[in-house]
Amino acid sequence: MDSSSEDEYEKQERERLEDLKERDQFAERLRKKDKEKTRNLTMSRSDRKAFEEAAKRLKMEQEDHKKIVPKLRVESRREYLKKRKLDKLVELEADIQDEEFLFGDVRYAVTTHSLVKKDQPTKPWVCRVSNREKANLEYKKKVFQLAQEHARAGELEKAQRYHIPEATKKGETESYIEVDERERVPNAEQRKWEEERLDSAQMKFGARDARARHKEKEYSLVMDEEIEFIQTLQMPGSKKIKFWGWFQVEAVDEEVSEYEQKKQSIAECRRSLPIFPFREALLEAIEQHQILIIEGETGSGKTTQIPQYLYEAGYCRGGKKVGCTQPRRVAAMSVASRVAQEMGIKLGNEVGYSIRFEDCTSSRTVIKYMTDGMMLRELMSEPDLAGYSVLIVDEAHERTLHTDVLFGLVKDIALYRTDLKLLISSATLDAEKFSEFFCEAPIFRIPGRRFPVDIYYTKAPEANYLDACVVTVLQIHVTQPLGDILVFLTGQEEIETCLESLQSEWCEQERTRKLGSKIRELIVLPIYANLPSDLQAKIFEPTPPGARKVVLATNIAETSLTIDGIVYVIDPGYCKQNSYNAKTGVESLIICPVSKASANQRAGRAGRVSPGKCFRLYTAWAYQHEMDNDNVPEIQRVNLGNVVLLLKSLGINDLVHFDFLDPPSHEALILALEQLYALGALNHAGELTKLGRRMAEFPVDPMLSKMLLASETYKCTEEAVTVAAMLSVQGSVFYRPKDKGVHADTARKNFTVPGGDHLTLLNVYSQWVETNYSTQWCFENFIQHRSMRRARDVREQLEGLMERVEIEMTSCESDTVAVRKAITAGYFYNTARMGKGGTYKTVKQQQTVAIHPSSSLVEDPPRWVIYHELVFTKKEYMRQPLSPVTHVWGQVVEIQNAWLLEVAPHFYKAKEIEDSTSKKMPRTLGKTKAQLHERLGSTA
DNA sequence: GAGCACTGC
Repeated sequence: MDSSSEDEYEKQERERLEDLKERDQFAERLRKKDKEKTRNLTMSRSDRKAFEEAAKRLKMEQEDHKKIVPKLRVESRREYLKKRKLDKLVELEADIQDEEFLFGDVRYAVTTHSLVKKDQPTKPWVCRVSNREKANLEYKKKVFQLAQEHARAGELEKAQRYHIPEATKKGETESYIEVDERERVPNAEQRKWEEERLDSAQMKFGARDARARHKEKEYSLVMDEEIEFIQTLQMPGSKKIKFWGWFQVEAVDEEVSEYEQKKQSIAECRRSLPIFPFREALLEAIEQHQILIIEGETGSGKTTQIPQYLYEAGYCRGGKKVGCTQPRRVAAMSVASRVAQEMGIKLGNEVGYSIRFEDCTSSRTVIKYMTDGMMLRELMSEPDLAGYSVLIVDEAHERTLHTDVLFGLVKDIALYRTDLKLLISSATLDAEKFSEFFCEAPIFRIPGRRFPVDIYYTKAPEANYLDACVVTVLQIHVTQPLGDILVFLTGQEEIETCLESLQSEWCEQERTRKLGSKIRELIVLPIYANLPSDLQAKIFEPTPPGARKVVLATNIAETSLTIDGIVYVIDPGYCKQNSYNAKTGVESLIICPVSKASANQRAGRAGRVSPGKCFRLYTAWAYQHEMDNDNVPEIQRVNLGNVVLLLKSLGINDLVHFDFLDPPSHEALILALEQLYALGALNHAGELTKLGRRMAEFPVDPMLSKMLLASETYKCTEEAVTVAAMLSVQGSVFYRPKDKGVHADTARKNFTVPGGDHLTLLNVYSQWVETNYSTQWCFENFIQHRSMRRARDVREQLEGLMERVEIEMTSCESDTVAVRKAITAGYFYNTARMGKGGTYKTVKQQQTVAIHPSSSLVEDPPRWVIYHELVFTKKEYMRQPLSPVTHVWGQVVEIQNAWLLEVAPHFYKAKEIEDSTSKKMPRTLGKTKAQLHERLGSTA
């Protein structure tokens, strides 16, 4: 060791200490800021606004509660009745038309969300309509006629009577406007939605069952292809069944509960839950043990009841909170609203919820539902959970990234906070594993409430599961009693293909009259996360009487949403899964067989309203011997940059020995640490730097937060925040349905600007702002309004956080160089250079990559690019992870190699990025610097 | 010139 390296070390050490000092001062300032606004640590500008509005609302409400509320109720009830009447009339009319159309005339209809096939070649066939059905139709017609007459009479009456013009009583109209304002309270939409759902649930039983029973006999089964299924086992239910056969059970069950519900008070409702008999025993167990594992099936009432029991038992004394984490936002919201309702208080007071962009809690809140990610953020400001007496980690079996991190942290906290109770709630047999992890904590079992599901397997493996799905759907349709079908597919493309072939197959069957005499309607509906919301809503519409709904869904239907009326589930046994290769930094989205846990979760979807059937398109042998027991926990499948930064900011330095339930791979941890070090978030001792601490404040990937912080230098924070917000919804900005692919593509091309995809996204956002956030504009340009709204939310939050970390918002106007330099400062790790022959290689890993054809840079590829991420997409390469081509998916931006030295001199050596081959480059493949400057008007 | 499952902060 010579003296110069000694100096170097000392310099580094000195810098480290200075940095630490600065970091602590910054942390102190943050703490002070937080104290000033005691409410919430990460309260962004929008949050604060929302809070102020909420406070105003609360105050106003107390003042004129008595005055407005009754009026409000009457008004909303009136509106609702009006709407319902209209709906019912329309429904009735459609019903009559349908029946006349289907059975009076001799045609059929296959409907999808967008298509009604009426013009298919049809042949007349004789059909017998029973007297009962005839009478029924006549009755409906009469009701409709009467209703119409009534409406006409009403209009006449209105015209003749005197009415106070709405605008004359000014005070009143104003208060009605306030009514609208009130509708915007966080849970209003949720409540309305729940009411609607409840209504639809209660309305759907009627003559349909009787009719269905009658009709059953008239079907005959003639099919070319048929899949042979064998039933090997039944997933036992835990609900008593009075009659066998689904419609009978459903009818009886509903009748009773509908009748009872009217009679029952909420308290009685609560008492009827399976968890109720265990109340005392559970409280006793909690009293005796610090950590308890609760194994409860769905429908046991654990999520809503346990916090209430704890509250009643006095765990909230002295303002201490009972916290309950959920993996999903909707769950946190709806459960909190349900509990508030049960306790007869207003949501946001004693019971509240806290999710990103929406904090519906107050200083009075003692039962707090929140998303697991929110809990983690909260831990950053309150590392000992001082405000909580109990923490419930719900749905632990789902093993989300956030719950997994929580496990380790919470286990540690419990060691020194002996007064903190910890409940880990899980649905499956994982309980033993949790128990083992949490120091042999006792397991408390609560039975659930579910109907039995018959499980069928195929006799032989299916070569093409998509075809098999279509055949099975039709098979169910002609042989099984009414009840909706849920099909699990892997993605948008499969769903669209299946939709098409289901329609054409149906038409074909119909044409050759193989389906028997009388055909029921088959409504095919797709559902996946990227589907525009209005089309998504279709699956919740109640199935018309006598028809059958087929829902083609991705994994979204496995946990995230529940569709009423599903009796049959078709499970091909595959799903798309993301996995991250820490050695190469490449993400891949691959179609894999599901785990047994997943398969059972899917089957369970058939047994929610009545006994159901699940058709698995694989053999029983495959289930037994080829499928994994559980899904690979998310923490072992993702880039850990974010998690590592979070843990570091919580003061956990030794990550390799952190107590994970299932530890991530060593490589993944090391890569994350390396990347954070390269970004300057960690110093050479592995401690968080001031920069790192600021980065941790942002709920985004480290590279992205680095980009945001670096944008200060280039005076383009406004633009950087927009780009970051758009990147956070990347992939769902542009909507591309298969049937309108060409239009969608041209619409997308119109947004292209030179320089790269990040700038295109920026352009999309600016244009949207110019249209005043128009929904119509989005629709016309094949842009998902939902994603844009989300980007706007994210943008507002990020803007607030920029202020929090003391960065001023500045705009560079149209200086794209500044924006691209900021991007480079965050993403310099992701640089690729075009080599000989026009193929790209990543600079650090020397991995061959290709720009994805959907990128704007694919037609005119520049020498140097920065990519947002590497994703494996080509299906052919699926089974060969070492295949030479990896597609660079999504956002790519053009840069100059010189910027790399400017932005990351510690990371790149001049020699590493010199353009030695530029002269040999064919002109068509790589542009010279001069060309580049000319085109971009760059000053560099 | 080919195509992102699902969450969450």
